[in-house]
Amino acid sequence: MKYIEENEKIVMTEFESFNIKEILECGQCFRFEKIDEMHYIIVANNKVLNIKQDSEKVEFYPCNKNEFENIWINYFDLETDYNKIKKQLEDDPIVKTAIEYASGIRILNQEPFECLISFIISQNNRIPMIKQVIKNISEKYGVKEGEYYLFPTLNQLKKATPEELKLCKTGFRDKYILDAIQNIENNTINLEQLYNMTAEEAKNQLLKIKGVGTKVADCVLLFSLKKNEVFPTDVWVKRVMEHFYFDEKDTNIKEIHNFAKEKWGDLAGYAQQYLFYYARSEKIGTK
DNA sequence: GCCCAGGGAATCG
DNA sequence: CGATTCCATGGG
Repeated sequence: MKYIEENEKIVMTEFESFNIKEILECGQCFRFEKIDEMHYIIVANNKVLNIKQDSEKVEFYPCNKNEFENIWINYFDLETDYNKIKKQLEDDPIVKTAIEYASGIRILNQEPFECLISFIISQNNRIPMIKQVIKNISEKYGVKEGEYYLFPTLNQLKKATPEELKLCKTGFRDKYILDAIQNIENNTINLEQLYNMTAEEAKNQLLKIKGVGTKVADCVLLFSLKKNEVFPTDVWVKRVMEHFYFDEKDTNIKEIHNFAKEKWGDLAGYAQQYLFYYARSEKIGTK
């Protein structure tokens, strides 16, 4: 990877496995807006950032070298060797197909609190609606930054009442959000400490929250806590797994988890993202 | 009107 | 344990 700084921009001139559309639209994050083809604005890490990509470079702005190195290299997982990961996963012909379909996917390192609340909202919901609810919450409780609102901090969001949250269209999930906040506030769960735990230990912590089950916990582990061995299994992943690996017979989540762990080990999370994007884009397994 | 969505809790047996 | 039902909300 190579990049240069020029008037409030970082221009990345050498890179591999980076496609901003695929990275943002593979379902791992929700706070982005499409400005144009291969031009997006994201809100993360208390900043509003443009990412604009063409055939030879990726521009990040407004951004200086310091911010890029301290924040965005980690956020975009730019020090991970995806060519190596893909080479290992390509032994499997189905994952190989999914990788070729979207070879520029990367797993972001998001902020745990926002990620947790976002995936609580995601349950039994649709992606456009999830984005809208998170935007509503940000506008109500977060700080304005330019034309956008930052996702609220714990201290900002803990003032929320069930009635207010329902106005943000959280539906039945209002009490789940409040339970998550309470668990963090009274230090039953310390999100920062989850980094240092094994995936299993961290998962058991997250499962204490009402409204957090296997799938939501796995998403938080994979998308914000660097636990790459987990395999979040939603309806799409279940469908694609049944379609390709289980001969469409009725399976359960545990079977799929065991299968993924055995087949992909510590790279299961990456395999999951390639498969999810492929399945959802091509509507694999529906009908 | 009916069905379902990046699920999980509550309640049964 | 596993299976069923309900949960708000909105789009197809």
